[in-house]
Amino acid sequence: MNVNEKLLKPYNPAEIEEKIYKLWEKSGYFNPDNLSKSYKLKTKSYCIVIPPPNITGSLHMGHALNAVIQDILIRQKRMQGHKTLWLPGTDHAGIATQNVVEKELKKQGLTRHNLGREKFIEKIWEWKKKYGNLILDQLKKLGASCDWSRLKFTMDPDYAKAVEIAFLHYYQKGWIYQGDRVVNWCPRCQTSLSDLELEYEDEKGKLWYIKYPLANFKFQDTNSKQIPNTNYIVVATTRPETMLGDVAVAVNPKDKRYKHLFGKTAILPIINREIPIIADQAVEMDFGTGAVKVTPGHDIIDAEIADRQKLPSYIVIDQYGKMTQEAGRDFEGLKILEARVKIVSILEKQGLIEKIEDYDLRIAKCYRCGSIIEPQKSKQWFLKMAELAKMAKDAVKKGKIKFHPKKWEKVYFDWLDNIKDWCISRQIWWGHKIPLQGVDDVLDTWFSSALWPFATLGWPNEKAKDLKEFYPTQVLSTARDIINLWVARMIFSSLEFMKKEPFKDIIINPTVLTRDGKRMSKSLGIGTNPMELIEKYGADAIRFGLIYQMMGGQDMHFSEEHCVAGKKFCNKIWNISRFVLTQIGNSKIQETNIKQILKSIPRRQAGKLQKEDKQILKKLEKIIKSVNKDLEQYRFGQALHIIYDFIWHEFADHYIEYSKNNKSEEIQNTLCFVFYTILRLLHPFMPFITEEIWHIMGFKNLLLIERWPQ
RNA sequence: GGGCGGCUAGCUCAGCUGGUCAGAGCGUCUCGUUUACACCGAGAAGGCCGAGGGUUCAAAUCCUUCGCCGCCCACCA
Repeated sequence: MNVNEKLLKPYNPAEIEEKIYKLWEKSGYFNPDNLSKSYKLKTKSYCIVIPPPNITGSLHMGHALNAVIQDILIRQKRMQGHKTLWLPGTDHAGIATQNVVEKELKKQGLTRHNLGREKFIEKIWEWKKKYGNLILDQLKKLGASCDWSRLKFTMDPDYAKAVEIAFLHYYQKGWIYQGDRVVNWCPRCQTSLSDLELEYEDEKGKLWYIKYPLANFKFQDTNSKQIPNTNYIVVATTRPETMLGDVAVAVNPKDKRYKHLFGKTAILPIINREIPIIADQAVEMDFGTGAVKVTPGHDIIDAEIADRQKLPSYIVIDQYGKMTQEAGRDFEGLKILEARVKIVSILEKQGLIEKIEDYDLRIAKCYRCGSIIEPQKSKQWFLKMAELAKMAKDAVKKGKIKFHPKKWEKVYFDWLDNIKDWCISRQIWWGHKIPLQGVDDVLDTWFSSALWPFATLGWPNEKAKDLKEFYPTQVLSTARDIINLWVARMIFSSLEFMKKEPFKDIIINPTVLTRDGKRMSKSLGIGTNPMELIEKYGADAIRFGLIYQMMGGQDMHFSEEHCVAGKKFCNKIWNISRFVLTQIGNSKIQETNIKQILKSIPRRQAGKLQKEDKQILKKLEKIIKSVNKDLEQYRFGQALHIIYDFIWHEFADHYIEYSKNNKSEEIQNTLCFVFYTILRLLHPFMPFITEEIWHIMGFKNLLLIERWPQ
């Protein structure tokens, strides 16, 4: 089949993309070690490690956007002659994965406890084997040019070793300690969570104003409604059931209203425990009555108050969200809400409810299962953050690491400035076991992903070839919601273990929302599935659609129209190639001839060129500069707009039209040269179609490794 | 309580440090089968650039106040 016949067939992404991807993989050039075989490499290598998707995930628009961004950079750098590595991998995603597999079990009427720890973990491995790489296959469909031979998983044996070494390093340094504290507890996942693993939701709740009688008031008649004003103190609470664990009533030291009560004693209703009325600065005078009940067993702030004031603490709610023995016989075994109803009704009967107000609550929920978090006192492992946070801050302050856009560094600093020690233990089964005797807990999944930029390259083996060659990496591209959860932790981990920043630039992607500005949610069926888009328009069109819209905002209202535009653009390019190659002449289009034509490419100074020829060449030069500049500054949308406008409106609408009426050898050669350059420029953005045309043109080498226009 | 975005044609958005900046894509309308492309070409309609005030010879573009919409952080129970 000759060139014209190939091009006469309409562009069929599905068929071509699969073929081209196989061609790339077969070439081996995704692996940087093979690049030197094709041409002389620049001395500077270039590396991006992919933010490892969870093995539970399937590709969503955010992943797709991020993958395309990274692929553009990688492809450009590869074409520029850098030894380029895009290292792929997946994250075991502790709680998320455990939950998914638990759900599977539930369908069979089983729980993880039926199986036992070992069997359960086996099940997860089976599950991982079956579904864990789904998302990677999806990335391939998008055209991601990752070096799959270097694929990493956060539970690989060597990675596990790295995690263990890292933990022990901190431990020996005295930075890891065990503490009995109130932590965020998920009663469904049965584990502690860090502050960053909570999500907040607004809910309508109530604020109960409860009278706590003063100690000198003899409370005898439960039906009495004659409690004089001066004989009680009113506290406001959103969670009456926790009062069973109260150990004090606190007011602000400056609060004149309560000055006469400092040091006095109140009687905790129902329990009839004597509790002190104390002064503590944590209490806001303006809220409620200015007096707050102190429940150190179930509230982080209250625990801090109790710490300061040397108060005891009672656990009245257990880890499953049920009332404990310490809550008293009448309540033991009740669920939280049952206990709440019962308590409120008793208090009402006793005339101890002053009033009930509507109140908008901000409820903390588990980011993996959505259950309401119960702050719960428990034994956990913590990592001291003071030093690490300081290192992490310095790296960005000194400009060694830059956020793009810069504004996101504020989110980073805000968190680090107010950081608390990191609760790194989790009471789940799927994860890295804490490497200490007699501890069943596993590590926070983010503890292991914090090591990602160097553990993937061979650390702790400091002589590992990849580590030497590719660390530090250049770019981290990710979403803003994990700036602290992940990015900050990678930075301090890298500084601690590698003594060097893990990357120079952090690209924070816009969040992909629906066209109406809603958050995409698979479970709610809101949003677009990138795989369906690929089927509909082809991967290049999706890549185009995403990048064309990425103009630098913090949100992107994704609209499919731009994928339509991308598809049309593919068609345009396809037809341009048909025209150009026809003009150049069938007979000339053979491997050797094309190269010769390119060698004899007219330069602007060549005397035979007409005004139009010079113009198009000049414009081409100009847009090459702009595109390079935009890519350097990670302005992907702008770069693509420039290429698009040039190809369509300058090259096709003007020059090609001109060439129809004016035929000459120079024009032919100019057409050829411009087209040759366009294909290279466009390749990182739309790799499949450009590679296919390249292939049709008869080049021996892949466009994948053709030199980038400078 | 603190912070960050957005508000420009019907829709999704460009317009950085002020003076062809009133634009693109999609949609709509008119015309066109000129052999690369109708997934196209030529052209048209459509916006007082969220509101007010200010700076300036000149503002969508700078300052300020306000209004919506969205997001993030925080120990107001």
